[in-house]
Amino acid sequence: MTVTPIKHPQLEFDDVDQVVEVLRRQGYRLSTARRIVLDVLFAAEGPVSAEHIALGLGGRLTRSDLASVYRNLEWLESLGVVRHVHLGHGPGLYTLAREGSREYLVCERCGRVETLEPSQLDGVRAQIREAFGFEARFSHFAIPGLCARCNDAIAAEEGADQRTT
Amino acid sequence: MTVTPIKHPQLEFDDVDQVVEVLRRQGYRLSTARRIVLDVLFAAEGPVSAEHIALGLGGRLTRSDLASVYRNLEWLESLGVVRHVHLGHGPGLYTLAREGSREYLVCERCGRVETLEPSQLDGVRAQIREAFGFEARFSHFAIPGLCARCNDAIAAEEGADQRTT
DNA sequence: GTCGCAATCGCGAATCGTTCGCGATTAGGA
DNA sequence: TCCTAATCGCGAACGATTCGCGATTGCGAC
Repeated sequence: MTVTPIKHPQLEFDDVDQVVEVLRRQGYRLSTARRIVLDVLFAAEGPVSAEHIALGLGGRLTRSDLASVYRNLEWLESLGVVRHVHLGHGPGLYTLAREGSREYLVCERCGRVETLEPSQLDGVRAQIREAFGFEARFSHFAIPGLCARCNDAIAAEEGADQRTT
Repeated sequence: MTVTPIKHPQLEFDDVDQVVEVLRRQGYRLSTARRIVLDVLFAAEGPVSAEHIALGLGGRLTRSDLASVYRNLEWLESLGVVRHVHLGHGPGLYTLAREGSREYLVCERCGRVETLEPSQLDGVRAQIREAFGFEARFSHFAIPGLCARCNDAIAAEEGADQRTT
């Protein structure tokens, strides 16, 4: 995945078999390796890395070849079944596209990740659209920053600094 | 640079010699390799990659070793002289910190980059702060999305799609 | 000025995430 | 069951960055 996804077909599905059926109906083959990727994605609780998938969710499921996992993720993404996010440094993370275009706030200090429903940033997007004519898409890259807790912690530190300096 | 910079000392400077003097005064050595990095950064017009720096701005300046460039950038960043941004995929880009914490809107379709002055996103930050108690920092990762032009283009395409489908 | 030595360099190799090439395997229609 | 294109699985290549280490050098002390 080097190219940023701009637009994907939107699919509806609740479990692996529904996806499988949709793909079959569209004339795609379903190898065991592909099934494994789907199984893992359905079993995962949040966005997971390709390596995590290849390792079978840390050994809980069948493991498979990393290169194939990447290939299949790319393919599934082009079909609108999967999407991926970058939460910061480190590998990209993959989820089922049914999770909608969830968005993420990532604390750069403690690493905490807050998951937002698409609509929660509508106001922000609107503001950016009005100011710059730019349609922001926070679904592919997380919004980095400081969570409330870390913000307080830093403010406290700075207070301390000033008292001692 | 794997760790995200949270806070840096703020330095004031207008040219290479001022930086050099400040660093010297703080007891740091100034090797030729370091000078080169600074020279290139001052000569550059926008954020540049480490490789670009090592190549001497594409041959216009003295070239130097890539690993040393990275080391020096990291060091300069920790001193608050330099900062880096990620505009999307591809290598991180470095600028002098005097450019302030400029922020960037990057169009995922055409690649156009819009540079914003820090204050232009104050409203957006305020909105996020109020809604989630989260202090967003757009200075380290660009905001991806669609510029007005590409947005229109896509809308047009979709119109065409519907007419033909 | 020149000596000494830690700070820095510059090179190569290692790392991480991701992709490519290719011969071996396999899904699934004929 | 057979055929063939689609897919796999392995290893090697890739781009960005970092590490290790012996060779160099800035710069304060004499």
